[in-house]
Amino acid sequence: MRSLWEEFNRLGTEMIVTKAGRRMFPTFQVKLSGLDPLADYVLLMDFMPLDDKRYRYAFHSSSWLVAGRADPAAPGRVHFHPDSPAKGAQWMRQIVSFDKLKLTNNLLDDNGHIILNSMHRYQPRFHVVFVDPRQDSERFAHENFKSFTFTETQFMAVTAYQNHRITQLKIASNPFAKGFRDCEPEDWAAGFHALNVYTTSMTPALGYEQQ
Amino acid sequence: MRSLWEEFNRLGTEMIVTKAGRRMFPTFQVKLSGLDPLADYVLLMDFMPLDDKRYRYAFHSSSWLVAGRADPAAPGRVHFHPDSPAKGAQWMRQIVSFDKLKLTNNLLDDNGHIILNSMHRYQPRFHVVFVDPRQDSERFAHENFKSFTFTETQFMAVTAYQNHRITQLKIASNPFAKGFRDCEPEDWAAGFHALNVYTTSMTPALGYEQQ
DNA sequence: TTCTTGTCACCTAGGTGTTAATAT
DNA sequence: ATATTAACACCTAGGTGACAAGAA
Repeated sequence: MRSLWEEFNRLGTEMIVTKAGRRMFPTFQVKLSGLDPLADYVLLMDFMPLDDKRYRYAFHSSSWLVAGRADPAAPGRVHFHPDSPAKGAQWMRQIVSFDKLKLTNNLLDDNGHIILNSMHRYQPRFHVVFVDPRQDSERFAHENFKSFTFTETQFMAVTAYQNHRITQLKIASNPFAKGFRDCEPEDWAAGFHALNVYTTSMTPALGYEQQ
Repeated sequence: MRSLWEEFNRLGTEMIVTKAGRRMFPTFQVKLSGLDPLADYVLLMDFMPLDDKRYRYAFHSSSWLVAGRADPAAPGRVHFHPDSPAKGAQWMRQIVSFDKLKLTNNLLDDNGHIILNSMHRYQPRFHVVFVDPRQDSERFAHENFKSFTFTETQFMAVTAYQNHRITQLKIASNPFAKGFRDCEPEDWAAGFHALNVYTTSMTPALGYEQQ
């Protein structure tokens, strides 16, 4: 999924947040190696604010502008991969997909979804926690995990898509949005690659205003 | 689900087996209590032949007849509940449903489904296995599990339904078969109860010929 | 003007018995 | 005559962005 994430990131990824909770697209997924096949691990994700700002989208210039200081941060939740805990061998067997993770803007959410502020930027983080079988495992807690950040997965939380190109790329690449496609769905790989080439030449327009 | 199982059992439950694997309906589900909330348990099911016979269905008399000795038994597989292993607290939190379990008649199945012989009778069994944390846990394996058999869940494996009343009860009670219902789906509980009363008076016709 | 919410048609994904054709 | 198989229409269940209405 890396190339798709990069494709979105070049345009400025947006993720919908809803009251009921919305999945991310692309889905965050990882391939693991180097784990102890016989040891237990817990896999989880959380989301860090990328800055202390609130944004707004200027339609006339098709760009994001700073709209002030960040709103109060919601209680920082984490999402445990539902297969946790599991053996290293199990995690390494195939790609691990966080497709059950949902984003919400409902501060009172009681479905365990990740709570984010709309119009704020976030960086997903991935954590692998070794389940230490030792008696005094707490003493080693600080060395029993590893965290990973993939900058191409950062995004703007929104309640509705702002950048039209993001909407089009979601429609083109998310199977559940197939109903909104114009052209032929057949041999979509070619279309994806074409988009790739097209957008890399558009990068100058994509920076976030930093003050 | 017990009353639904009993309803089917009074008619002579049939379960479809297919090459690709078919779920059971009703689904086998249990409510657990008395587990150690902090201990790990594995939950699983297997299927015992109820006798050494092969059956055939006589449509003219609407009854099952013995058609000879049982065919060679397939390799006895087990189905681990996909949430296994998990803490007792987790298992007791809510009803445990074996809705991922599938039955197949394909002797070469490599999807991990339960392999059964069509036209043979089976008794599902449910097992709770305590995951013993002790070093020499093998020595206690014989006392670290408990098995449960619910006779109302026994059934005949079939590739197509034989008893018309079974077909009708499946259609009436399985949400996925709603497309085949004739009457009003509204307030279905009343219909279910009516069927209940109706069929209990029919029991004389339902015995399996024992030789 | 900008942002949020709820409803909707349109999808994916997969669980039903039916049916017709075939096998035994 | 009885048993099996594959294709099928019709469901459940739930993930999409569009859209209109409402809120800030």
